[in-house]
Amino acid sequence: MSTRAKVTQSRKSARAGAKSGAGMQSADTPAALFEPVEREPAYTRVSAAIEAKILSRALRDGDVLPSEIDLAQQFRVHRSTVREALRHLESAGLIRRPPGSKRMYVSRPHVDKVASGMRQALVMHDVTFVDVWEAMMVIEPEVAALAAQRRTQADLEALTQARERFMSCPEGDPRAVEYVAEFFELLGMCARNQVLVLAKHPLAQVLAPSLGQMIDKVPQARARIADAQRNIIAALRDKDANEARKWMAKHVRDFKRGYEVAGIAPDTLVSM
Amino acid sequence: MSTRAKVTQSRKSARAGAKSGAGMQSADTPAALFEPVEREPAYTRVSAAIEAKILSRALRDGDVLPSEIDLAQQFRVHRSTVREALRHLESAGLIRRPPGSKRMYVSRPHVDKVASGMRQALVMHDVTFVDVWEAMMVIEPEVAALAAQRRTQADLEALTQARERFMSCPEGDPRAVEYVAEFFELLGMCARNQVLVLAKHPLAQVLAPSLGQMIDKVPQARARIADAQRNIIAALRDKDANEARKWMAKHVRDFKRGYEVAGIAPDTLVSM
DNA sequence: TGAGGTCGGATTGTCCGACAATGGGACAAG
DNA sequence: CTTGTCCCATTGTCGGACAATCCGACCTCA
Repeated sequence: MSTRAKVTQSRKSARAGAKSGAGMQSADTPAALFEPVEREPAYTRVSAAIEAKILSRALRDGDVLPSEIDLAQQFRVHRSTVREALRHLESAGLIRRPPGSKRMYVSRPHVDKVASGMRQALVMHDVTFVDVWEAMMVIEPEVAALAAQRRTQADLEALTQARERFMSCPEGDPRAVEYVAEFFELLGMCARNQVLVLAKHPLAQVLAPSLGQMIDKVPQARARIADAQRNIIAALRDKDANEARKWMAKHVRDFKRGYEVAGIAPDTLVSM
Repeated sequence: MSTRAKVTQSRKSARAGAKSGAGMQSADTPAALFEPVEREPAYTRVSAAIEAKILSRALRDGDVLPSEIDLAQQFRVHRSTVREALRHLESAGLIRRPPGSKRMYVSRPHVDKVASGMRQALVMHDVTFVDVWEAMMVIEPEVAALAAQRRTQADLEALTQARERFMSCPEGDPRAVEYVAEFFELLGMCARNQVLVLAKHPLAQVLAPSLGQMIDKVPQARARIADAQRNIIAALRDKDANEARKWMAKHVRDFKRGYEVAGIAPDTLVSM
């Protein structure tokens, strides 16, 4: 009761300020004299507060979050309000619940989480195939070059296995695309740079569907991909950054060629 | 009433299946015979359903979302459940509410939204300054090269203005960093590639705070930045991609030099 | 001592119902 | 065409409730 009264009151006064401010603005200075009055809902503040504690490492990866009731009492809000805040953090990947568990744990956003956000953005921004391809042309060769310098023996083996899985894929098997993506993914790991991994992961993802079409329509595509992968692996083995860069560039360029051969317009929108 | 009974019932049966499944698994095949039973909460399904409609363009950018009550009735769930789903979509940037409006509108995720997700991820993944710098070394020169080919006259003017704002910044003014970031941002726009803009935007963001320190500690930093910007603008004016790439590479390399001179360790974690 | 069984408290997912504050439109008045 | 007024739909928040479930403690039996 007291909680409710307090909240209500504060909101009322904020609102009053907003009205007079807006009135004066339109009458006196149409440009910029007042900034819009801050009036963010409680669920936003709650999630911001928790987010701050997480990013400042007061709450660390793996810590359990207090129960919803605890949080509600601490913030003096209703449990529903806390839950809305938690949904926000959850979708940001800052908290997570291990499958079949009740408690929430603080977590570092997983690559997939970030990537899916970026993927949605790309789809919604009407990004075309060439746009993505261009970005790949920028990033992938350099990633390959870094990978050549930093790869471990285990990396080489993982790449080789991924390549073999790709090649042993029967014609028309949709998994072929996954394996191509996996190869890119592994190469990102080799580069030992989380930033680049995060940046490039969504690219392969949004390209995947149309890549599937392309592979099915262009007979020689599989052979060319396998060939490029072989050369890239060889360059990594020799720690030859230039060679790795060169072959990766060729590899990515081949994708565009494939699309042209398959008759897929370069300005095709990437879809869901 | 009927709604509640239905949900409860379905959850119960799912749970029973899970238990027997787990028992058989541990007795017969410890590896993989059953996958974990899907048991996602209603708020997840609701948000997934709406998200699908948005990404498939059944709901378009700018459309108003039905009211919470409408949605609750359509999905046959409680309004609170709908709200949790909406918080998810909101934090993904797929829906938004214009300031001082009640209705929710479908929107394309703004660059800042995606960037902040990525920024959080970088912070949580203990990314260091060199990691970010390395990524910039990969992306920025190529972006500059593309920009040189595609810039318009208006782009040149915007860049020039940004540079002037930076230079007219008095020593110790924290806005200097913003203007440097703005320059990068504008350059991204020149490249006319939304993917690259999305990928590179968070980099400048996470670098900003420490860049501020660096500029204040290294006296010649400002002059070097202004110089690089001048040369980059000149290269863009001449549509000289190679020159743009070269100067941008130098520009970014200078950042690292600045950090070294300022005595900032290259493996400093990027912070909040 | 360890593997399995039982039990109660703690917590989540979902719901119901309620109310103040506000946004947005319709409509009248100046 | 702007301003004032009225009304309704909608949102933000709340109190309270209940079933399902998790979790840990405790117990049993070899």
